Amino acid sequence: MSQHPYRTHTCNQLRAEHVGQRVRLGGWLYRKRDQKHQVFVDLRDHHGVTQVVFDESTPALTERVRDLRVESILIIDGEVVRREKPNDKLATGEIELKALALTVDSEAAELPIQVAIPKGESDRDGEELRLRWRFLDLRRERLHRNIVVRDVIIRAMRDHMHAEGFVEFQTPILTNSSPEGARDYLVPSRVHPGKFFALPQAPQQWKQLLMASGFDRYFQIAPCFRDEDARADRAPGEFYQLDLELAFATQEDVFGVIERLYQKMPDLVAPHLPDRPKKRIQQFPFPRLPYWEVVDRFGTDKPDLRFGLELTDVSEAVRGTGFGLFADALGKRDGRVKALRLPGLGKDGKGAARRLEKAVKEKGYGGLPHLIYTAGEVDGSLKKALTADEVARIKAATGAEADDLVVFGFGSRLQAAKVLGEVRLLVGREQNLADPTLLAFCFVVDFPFYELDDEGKVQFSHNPFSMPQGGMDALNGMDPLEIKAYQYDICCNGVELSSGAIRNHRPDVMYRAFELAGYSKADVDREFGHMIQAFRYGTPPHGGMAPGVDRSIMIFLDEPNIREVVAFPKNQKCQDLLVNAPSFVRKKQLDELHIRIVPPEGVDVQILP
RNA sequence: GGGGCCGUAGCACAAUUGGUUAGUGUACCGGACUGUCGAUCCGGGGGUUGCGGGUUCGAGUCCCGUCGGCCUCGCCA
Repeated sequence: MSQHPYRTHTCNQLRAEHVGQRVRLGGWLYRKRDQKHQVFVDLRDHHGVTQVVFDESTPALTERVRDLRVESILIIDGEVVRREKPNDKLATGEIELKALALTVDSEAAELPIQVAIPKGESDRDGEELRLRWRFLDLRRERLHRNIVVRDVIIRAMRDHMHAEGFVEFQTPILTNSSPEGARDYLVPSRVHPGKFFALPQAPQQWKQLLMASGFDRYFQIAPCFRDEDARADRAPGEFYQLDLELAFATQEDVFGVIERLYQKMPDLVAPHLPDRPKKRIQQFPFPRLPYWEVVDRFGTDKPDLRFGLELTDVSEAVRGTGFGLFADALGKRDGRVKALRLPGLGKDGKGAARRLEKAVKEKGYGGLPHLIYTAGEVDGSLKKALTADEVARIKAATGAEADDLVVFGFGSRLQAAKVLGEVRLLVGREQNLADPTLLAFCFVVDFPFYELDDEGKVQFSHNPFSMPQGGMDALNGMDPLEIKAYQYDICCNGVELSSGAIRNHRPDVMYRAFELAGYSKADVDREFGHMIQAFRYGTPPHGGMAPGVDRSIMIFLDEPNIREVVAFPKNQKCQDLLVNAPSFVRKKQLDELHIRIVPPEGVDVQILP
């Protein structure tokens, strides 16, 4: 009988139907239960676990396996036998392998972190250790499965994009500095002393050039590099986007592609997560919500739509107030006073208000004035500042009842809402208002094209290369601050998955748009000349977006940290603790690159010989 | 760069809120056990409590500094 040198089956294949067969399994020694005369071994591979029994009929093997440490690689020949007492926790639990021959292919040293998690303990050791010994961490069930589901999701993205008529591209990694806002990673050129490549922050310019090149639908699982600090949902240094761009496309065309993709995901992912309830999409098609509507209602441009607690505008209820802070706010252009009613949170006096105020102050807000409605007198920090009429009108506007806490935000339309948006999220989290099995996607549309900067000057509010709604007529005829952009986000459960835009592909409109923001034609030509140049020779209208791949996977896997869905992530300081990167380099390497190191003061820099 | 939390055995955690020889689980080493299955039972080794100062009769515990990690804000399509 010819036999594969390492295995005839995986550790998740053998069933009752194989009983009596002689097979060979290869895998890791996962767990060992030693009973002296016989030793039970759980053999694990990528696919699953099979129990192997070493008994008195093969004393030498039993002796050998007893001495092995867990995580050693074993190649075991044996006979598939039916188990008297099946183990319904294992997919292979009907059978076991009676060992007849054993090869120890790779003996494991004592482990720095354990792969088999002790009963009752978490599989999340210290991050530093997990990253240093990532290949061990990746053997553990949850992380291993996350990486597999990552593949399921990425493959679904590729399949979907091809099915929708997209062509996959690769664009340069060694490229130039492009007009996104983040810090670039620079790569020195050996051949051109003093010159540098930049790693792409996104393939933005390339995909637009491909549109100009006549390709109809572009996509790429695109690596992006930005030298910015980490967040829980943002990897430092590098991450991936599902980058896509469509020619002759409207905003709705772009939305359709993404919405149909995400619609499929819960069904694709669920079979890999049998221990959890399947995710449900709250609303399909995804709601399209104008920017100012979500800011007004939820206090953020990335709303968590899984629960209510919406904000109320009480500007009219307090107009003419003698309370200085509110009066000042209302005196400004588009100034507002907004309220958030928190049912029942006034029951225990001022405790909740103080706690919430402390939390928003930690986020850098000035404070959180509040009222507590009771059966009798109103209480709270604004009790004396507001008149009885004002208090009554606020009650009517917010629908507040006895025991309710009402907190206030004031200032510009955005400022007034933002602080309450933070409170809304805090309370939503404390009270578990969001159903964790829901996926509440939405498109946020109609972002303002311009805004006022700190000095009161008109500035682009987001991407200067998006198309203003109304085009040239709007730029020439409207108050710039009223112009909306074909600029949009997709959000889910309070996380921004992507921005996107219908691009400005018309040089005349682009010059005018920049002119309103104070840039001359010469400025534009100098900074973005090659793009404008391309657009002068016939470029179709086009637009797209670029959902974060890692973030999308987090959402479907319910992982709170991006490192749980990336095989080899960097730590918060953008170091790779497994391969020790970044690292110092040899003098010869620096010489070849014509580079000299000038260390910051007090920092010890080494140059290797 | 700012703020918060944390740092005790290979790993995960405890230690009466300043008081005896720093414990428990797991891992490791040895022993017992013929159906275990996150095995069980018995025994053993393993610690400069991140590091450096300070307060105190006495510091894992309090104070200052420093290093490291995580979270968060700034930053960031």
